[in-house]
Amino acid sequence: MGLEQEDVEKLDQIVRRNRPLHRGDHLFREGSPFQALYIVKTGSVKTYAPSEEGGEQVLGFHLPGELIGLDAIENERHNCSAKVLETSAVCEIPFGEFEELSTRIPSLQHQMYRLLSREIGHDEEMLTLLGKKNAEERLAAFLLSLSKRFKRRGFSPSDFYLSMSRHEIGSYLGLAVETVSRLFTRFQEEGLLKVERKHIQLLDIDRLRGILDRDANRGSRRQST
Amino acid sequence: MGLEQEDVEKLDQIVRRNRPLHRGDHLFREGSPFQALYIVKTGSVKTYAPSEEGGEQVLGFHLPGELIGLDAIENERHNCSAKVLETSAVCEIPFGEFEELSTRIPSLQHQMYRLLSREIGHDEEMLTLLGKKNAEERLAAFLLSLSKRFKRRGFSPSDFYLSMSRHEIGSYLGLAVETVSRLFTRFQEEGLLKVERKHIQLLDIDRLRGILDRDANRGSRRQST
DNA sequence: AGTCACTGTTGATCTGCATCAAGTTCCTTT
DNA sequence: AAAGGAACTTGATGCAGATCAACAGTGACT
Repeated sequence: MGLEQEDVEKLDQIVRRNRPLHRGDHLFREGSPFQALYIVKTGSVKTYAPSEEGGEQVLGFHLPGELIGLDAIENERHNCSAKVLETSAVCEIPFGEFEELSTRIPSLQHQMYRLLSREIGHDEEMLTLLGKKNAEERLAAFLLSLSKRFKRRGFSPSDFYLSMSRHEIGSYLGLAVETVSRLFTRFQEEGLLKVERKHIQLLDIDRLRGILDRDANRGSRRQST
Repeated sequence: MGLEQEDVEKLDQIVRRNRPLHRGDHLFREGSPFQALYIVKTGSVKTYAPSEEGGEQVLGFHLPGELIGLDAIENERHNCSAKVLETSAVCEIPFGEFEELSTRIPSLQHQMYRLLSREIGHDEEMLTLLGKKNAEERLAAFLLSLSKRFKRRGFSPSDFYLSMSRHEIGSYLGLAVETVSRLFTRFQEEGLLKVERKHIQLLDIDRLRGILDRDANRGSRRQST
């Protein structure tokens, strides 16, 4: 990421590699004190905001290479919970040590600014998704996002397993479980993908993208400046 | 914010105070190169993601003391546009200089991490708002947020002017203009507030809060783990 | 003072998705 | 292998809020 070899080593020294976590384990819970950032090495993690009696809003799904816990820096408490979706390896970066290191390595500080900024940008994209897009567009965007992220990490961008439930997808996208289920069925009927429970094969990524573009136009007759 | 006097002065030296901006002026536009962060001194600014033919998703309203442009650090381009809603004074902080300064002042770096983190936390709250709350709750949350922010800056928390249009509020909250308008009328009928065009008086803040809490429960029968 | 354009309000109607209901399949436990 | 319960699917129905339509208030520019 633009760091010198020796800097990488210093960073490497403060990273803690824990033993693997299992489905259902928590990295942290809402309200617990903030001590470290986490990086997913393998597997996947969801973050979510629990509400009083058991309800939850899923805030994100985190795949290998992605950082978790950035929203806790501000008030030194976690604002959301993080739960492991499948057997996963997760590294821990004690934030105090990291911060101290980043004062001494400007490029590390720079990367950290960028990472935080990227997270903000991503959240803003989600705001547009939830504010303006219909169900179909939301699911298409979700699948394309997964596809892109798998691809970046060297996995197949068109053939993968979902580690999250339909319910969790629905919560993330602001949709009911039933709607998600029906959309998968419909997308399959239309030849966009093949779905068998958790196993997804994207058959026509271009047409999936088309769903997004098409409706980006549709939605803009109202809501204009 | 926990900075030493001399550090404040150093920061002060790189801040640029521009002449006042007027309604409709842009601080920056989507796609333009990122050069500085902006702080609202007086007035208000909206950030929004323009879509092809004139549509837009309002991403935020920024009041005095609030920072704008954090989402542009990552790829050194702005991902959204920022437009002034009323005559406003806005300071500019050239990011290159700021970043350099923050490598030399650890507490400044710390504050910057916190600010970025706070923004992420705020966006995540908005995700929950858009994902799970109904129209009534959204508007209540919006008004309470404004109230809190005015209060913090020493303005009245219960009597203020909206610098944004109903349309912009609707876009921000993922609602149609008409819905926003009807809700204002309803809230007024219920004695929650008094509204006369842009002038708002909150008459029963506790009951407004109640709207949020009440429905936090209501919404959680579904969407449970 | 009159015209125009914009912003906001209100009423009527429509619709996408939530909700309710009833299976079916899969997975875990014993 | 049986039983119980998640997770998922599919169909029927309902409703919150979008959309359509009409109009009123406001302010800017002649």
